[in-house]
Amino acid sequence: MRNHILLVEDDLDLGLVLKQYLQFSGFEVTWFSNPLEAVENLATLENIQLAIIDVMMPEMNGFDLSKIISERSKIPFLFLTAKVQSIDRILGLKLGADDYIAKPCEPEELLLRVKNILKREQKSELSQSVAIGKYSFLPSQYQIVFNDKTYTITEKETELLILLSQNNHKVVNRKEILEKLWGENDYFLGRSLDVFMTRLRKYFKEDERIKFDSVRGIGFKVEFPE
Amino acid sequence: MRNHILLVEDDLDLGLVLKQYLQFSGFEVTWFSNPLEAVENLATLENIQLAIIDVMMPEMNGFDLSKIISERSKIPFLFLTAKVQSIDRILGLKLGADDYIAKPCEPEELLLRVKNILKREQKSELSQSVAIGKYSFLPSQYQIVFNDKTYTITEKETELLILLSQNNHKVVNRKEILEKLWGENDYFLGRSLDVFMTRLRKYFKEDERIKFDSVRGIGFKVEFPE
DNA sequence: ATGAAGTGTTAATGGAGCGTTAACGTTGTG
DNA sequence: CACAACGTTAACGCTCCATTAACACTTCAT
Repeated sequence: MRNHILLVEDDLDLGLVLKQYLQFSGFEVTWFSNPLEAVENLATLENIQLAIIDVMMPEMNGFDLSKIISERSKIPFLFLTAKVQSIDRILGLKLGADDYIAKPCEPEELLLRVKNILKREQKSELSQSVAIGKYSFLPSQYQIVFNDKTYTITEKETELLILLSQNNHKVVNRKEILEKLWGENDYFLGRSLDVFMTRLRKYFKEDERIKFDSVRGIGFKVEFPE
Repeated sequence: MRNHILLVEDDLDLGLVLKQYLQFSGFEVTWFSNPLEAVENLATLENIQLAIIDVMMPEMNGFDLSKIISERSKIPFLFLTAKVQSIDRILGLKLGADDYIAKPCEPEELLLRVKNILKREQKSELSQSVAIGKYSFLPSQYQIVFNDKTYTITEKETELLILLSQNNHKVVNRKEILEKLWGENDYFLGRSLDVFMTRLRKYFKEDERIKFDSVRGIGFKVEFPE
């Protein structure tokens, strides 16, 4: 999936160079030379992951544009500016820039900074979420998410799912599970484990590729697609 | 309190200029021209909040130094580099740079980028925590923290504390609280509100400046010190 | 000064949610 | 075929939470 970048730059030459360079580098780019047009078209733009905005534009300055965008969508901004004083002003603003670059700017440097920002954003989003097939598992939130459905799961369900997903494609011994999660191994706790396996199977029933297999007499093996 | 910056730069002229400029700008700066010395002295450095590191140094390159620092302390890095290829390499590294700047660099630009990084760091730390006198309140974690004591509080306690802290120094009407948090106003819910006020008073009893005052016949007014 | 209304505090109560256990069914192996 | 192992569903008992009860204290009006 290609990252989608919004570019708002009134210098047509620079705008074209940057757009083409970013596209060549693998990004999807929507470019407006007029910030008012950008505002008008905000509703139709999907999945913008970064906005590159020129600070000095006649119709509207880049700061005001970034505020309008911020009201709709929480995305990072990279400002293009010819004046160091503008950068100082950016820092004073509550919305804060994710980065800035002085004009005239080299496309190579812009690309590197774009990648840096996106990398930071991705790290922030994913750090608490584990993909299990078509689902997301958020251990610290005790949640499993499938499309727009969020299942809140219990502490024991969470612990068991963590242990199983850490041993994807591997058989985990029943005795081992019981001693790790329950502290001991007895008949009734084993039955309790079976109940929890049934529960987890139910949450994940909508993706057939996700399997919670029993290895009879031994334990369980999950098969979560990568 | 001044932010403390670690500077590792083998060019003595540049190192001196940057150190003095940053100190003049209000930072505390510890400068090493030799990365090996920096490593030796890591244990004695306290409260480093940002490391500015030159990539190309003869005794040890800046990437290796940043790895060593990372093992001890989770702080942001700003790399000084003369080669664009070095930056590409930074992006490929798992540790990731918080920023970088090309040499020869202007002290003004360095300062601005330093401020940007520190601002981002501060925002990240504080965004989920509200100071109430000597306490921290973490609404999303249902927690109140005082020194090393963490109180887990209930959902209702959390909602009430959010509402009161949003109206610090202002009287909030009982009827209004009840309708916002309970959806209706009746005698018994009012008694329930009184119970919750007692509970909150108990959590915050160790800071005398924090007050939960009654305005008889009207409602409550909290006085949380700034 | 007194009585009533309003609020503070502590503890009992009832309901919800959780993990455990029971009960019945299905599967696999000897 | 018989039995052990596991799957599934629901009942049970415990804990925790918000609500409610009970008593005490404070404030205000007469």
